[in-house]
Amino acid sequence: MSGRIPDSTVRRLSLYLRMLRELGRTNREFVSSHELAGRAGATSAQVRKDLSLFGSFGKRGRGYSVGSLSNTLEEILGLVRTWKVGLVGVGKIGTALLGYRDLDARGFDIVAAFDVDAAKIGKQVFGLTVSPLSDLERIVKECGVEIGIVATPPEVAAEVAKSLGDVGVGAILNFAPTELQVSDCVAVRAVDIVLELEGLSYLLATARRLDASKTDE
Amino acid sequence: MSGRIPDSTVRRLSLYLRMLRELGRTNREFVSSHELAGRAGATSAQVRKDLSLFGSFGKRGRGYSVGSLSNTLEEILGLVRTWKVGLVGVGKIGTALLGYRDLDARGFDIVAAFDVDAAKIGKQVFGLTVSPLSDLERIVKECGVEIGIVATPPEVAAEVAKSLGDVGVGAILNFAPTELQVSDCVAVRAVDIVLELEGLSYLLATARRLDASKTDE
DNA sequence: TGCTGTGAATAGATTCACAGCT
DNA sequence: AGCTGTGAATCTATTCACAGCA
Repeated sequence: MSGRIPDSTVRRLSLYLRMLRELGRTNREFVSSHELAGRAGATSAQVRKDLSLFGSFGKRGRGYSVGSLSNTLEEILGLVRTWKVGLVGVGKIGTALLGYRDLDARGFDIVAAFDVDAAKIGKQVFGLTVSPLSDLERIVKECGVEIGIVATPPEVAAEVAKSLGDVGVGAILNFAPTELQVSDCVAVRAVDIVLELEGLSYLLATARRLDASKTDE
Repeated sequence: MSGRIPDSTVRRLSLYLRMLRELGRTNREFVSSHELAGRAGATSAQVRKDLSLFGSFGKRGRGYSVGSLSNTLEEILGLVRTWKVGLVGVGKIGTALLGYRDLDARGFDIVAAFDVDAAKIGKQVFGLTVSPLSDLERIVKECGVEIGIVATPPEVAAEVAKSLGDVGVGAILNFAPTELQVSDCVAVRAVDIVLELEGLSYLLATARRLDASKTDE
């Protein structure tokens, strides 16, 4: 079990966990793959297959125990501990992230923030002091930063990502609209707002093109 | 041509376009599929196949014209016009988005912002006046909002998304960590920061489990 | 009877490999 | 010679369908 898990499965596991936590709050004891599938936008077969990649957690005839499946998924996803996060770029998005309490609540603790702007360095933002980028290595090592967030302008994002990798950060969440080229022992995920909007634009434009061609007939 | 395009292709088209624009700034005239692939994290065959779903835009022996392929991709992605965007939820992320000038530059113009918080209503945020959510329908129709951004707390996100759909908004970008259930004539994309971090957490945890089991042997 | 777990079947996306244009 | 465009082959993911347990 657990030999190369597709990305899409991992994403769905997060969604299942989210639902399980909600159900847990209502003191529900068991849940079926069918019900889990419903809100996660998956099929029941998909739920069962996803879970079966890691083991057999359900009881035939009953479904999955909400509590124990939550624990299992937290274990699988590595959410049984708190991850230390370092943020580079205290601009608009960076600031918003520093204030985003949900991250903390979900086990992602931003322990350091960096910027190159002298006007920002030394300032407190949501209780955290902004450090100069030149202190990156020292602070990352001192604080044990494990995940880096790149929220810089795109021009410097690649360089910053490289520094993070060099300094031992194993995973990067990239908010800059640029592809990062990092050593492949560093995991990267991107949050690309413009890309998502362009995806929506494509769908809207396509829908319109279809409409137009229909009225033409 | 153009019968059901995979999502992954559309995402890559955005990346190709980004690269083409960069190349355009350096006055490059032609680019090969191989080179385009490089920075977009794709393969050359993938570039050619993606493009061939829409037509034949290259010149054999030469590659693709940077200028005309840019135009073609902008046309395909619906980026030859400006889209009117309405933002619901002027919290930390919402505020960051209002200040994010890149959206404007990329053809996504936020023309209205909504919140339920009386303290925010009527205030100017980055030059835009926050309207009460109760005015959603009127303003969406008056301004011709085509894309909605949901940046509310998760508890109300589903409800807000439904309102947006009912009021005629055809596409939604969701920042709330909840699955939205909307009529399927409304396109939805999600930006889910916690989900992305959990994906990274999974990879880090897995890498560690592997390390640990190796040292055990 | 109800629901899981899973091989087998299908659908979907990526990669290969090469003919054909410039 | 160089690079595109594309059918065919491969690889990956999803769905089906059912045996087996509670």
